[in-house]
Amino acid sequence: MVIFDSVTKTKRPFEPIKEGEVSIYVCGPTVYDDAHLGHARSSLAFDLLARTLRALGYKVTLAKNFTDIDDKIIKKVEATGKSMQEITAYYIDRYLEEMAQLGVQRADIEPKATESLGAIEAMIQRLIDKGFAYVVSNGDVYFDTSKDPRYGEISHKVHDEEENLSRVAHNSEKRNPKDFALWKACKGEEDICFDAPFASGRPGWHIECSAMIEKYFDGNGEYSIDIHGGGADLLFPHHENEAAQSRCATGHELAKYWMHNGFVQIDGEKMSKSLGNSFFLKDALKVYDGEILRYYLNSVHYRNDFNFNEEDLLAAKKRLDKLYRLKKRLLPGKASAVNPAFKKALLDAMSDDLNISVALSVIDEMVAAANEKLDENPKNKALKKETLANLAFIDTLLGFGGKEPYSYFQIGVDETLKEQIEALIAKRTEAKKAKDFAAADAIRDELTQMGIAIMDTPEGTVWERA
RNA sequence: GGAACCAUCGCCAAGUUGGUAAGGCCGCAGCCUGCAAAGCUGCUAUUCGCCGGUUCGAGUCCGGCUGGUUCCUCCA
Repeated sequence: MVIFDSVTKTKRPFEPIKEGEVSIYVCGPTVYDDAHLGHARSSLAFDLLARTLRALGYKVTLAKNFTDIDDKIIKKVEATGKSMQEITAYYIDRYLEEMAQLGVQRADIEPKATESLGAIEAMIQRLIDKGFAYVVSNGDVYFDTSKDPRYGEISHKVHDEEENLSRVAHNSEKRNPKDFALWKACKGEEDICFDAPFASGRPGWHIECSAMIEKYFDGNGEYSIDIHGGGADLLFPHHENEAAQSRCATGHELAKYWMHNGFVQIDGEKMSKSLGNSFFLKDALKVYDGEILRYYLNSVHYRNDFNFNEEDLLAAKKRLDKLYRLKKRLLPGKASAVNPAFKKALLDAMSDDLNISVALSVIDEMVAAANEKLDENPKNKALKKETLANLAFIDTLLGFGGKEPYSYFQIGVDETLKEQIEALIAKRTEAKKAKDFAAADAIRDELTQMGIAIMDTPEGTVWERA
């Protein structure tokens, strides 16, 4: 396995800190709103990473957190009158449900800030005790970036750019402009606060992740975890700050490898609420099947920016369709063993920093070759069984192609419509037998009008939702 | 203003030690079909934003330019 490390900006051979095991921590969502396509992409990218490492034989422990204490959540509390717990529980459920539709496997550990306050306070206290953090008059606790000589090494930001920092509003009690809050003291009566030795208040965003990583992973004395992941926008300041906190509190580095996924753009622009082009995953799922969205969103390398548009999505769907059409030709039947060369080619591609493009091309070629052989000999049982096994392997490694093909092609068609379609097809078959092609074609046109495509095969007429 | 990344066929997109351009969508021709659809076969970039340089040889390395995106502030 080779991984592109965002810190060194090179592909590095993956060597786990513990033989045969991989610890991964990915920054999850702040649960104050529905997940958008960007969350989906990040989730999908690291799902692919975990699946690939598992297929390679590693014992993977994936942690993905939920930030459930945050200013934006508090704003939502104020705006809706609901409790923080109600809001975060709702969006966590929504998130997990929508990611499940995309075929994202659940993380092994899903830490929440509210459940990690002890670890957070302990880490802040340790930073204060060691002199890396200081408390200001109102009770806020700040991390002193000037005390960490290696601050900036993760994101390669230069230290002294005072003039450029003027645009960042900052507390005048901060010793350095780049210092950031570890703990925000209570501001008023109705503020949401948690008790802590330094002041009643709540944790800053960055400390949550550092503390949760220390809580759940042992590391090896040199690093806490193998891989830390997240969106490209988290590299600075979030990950820089996390790394600094962990380094100063524990004396060792946070992660051996850092991985960052690219953005989802809509029409070439970053998706954001201010631009009015944000795209909620739940809305996309109303229109497109989760499996197709998964295939589409994963079809571009995770580090590249992803330009979401319907035309490309359609091309992705057609590609997936071909796989399922092949599957139709294989059933009913049982899978035998995966073709070794195919398996190796797929794993080799994914082992190269998750080269999904090559992996998909390997699959396309396998599909075409299988179709060709089936055209020559439709009863090639050994081939059918092996191909079925190949498809099962694709499902395990990449998370698509696992459905029953007829249900895949008939998503969204209810029973009454199904009966109607079957009846029309039966009528057309009769007309064809009677050589009444005009009538047969009329029925086919009618089906086309209904959005149904039909194909005559040696086994009879089959249909798909177009 | 500072920094980073990207620029390959109409569209999407691979291309890590420089060695002579994967795959998909679309399109065209053929096979198959009553006709279609599906499937298969063949064709479809002497060329990789532009200009220089290094080299026997560069999409791949170096320099410059242009264009696009991102980060520097909450953000996947």
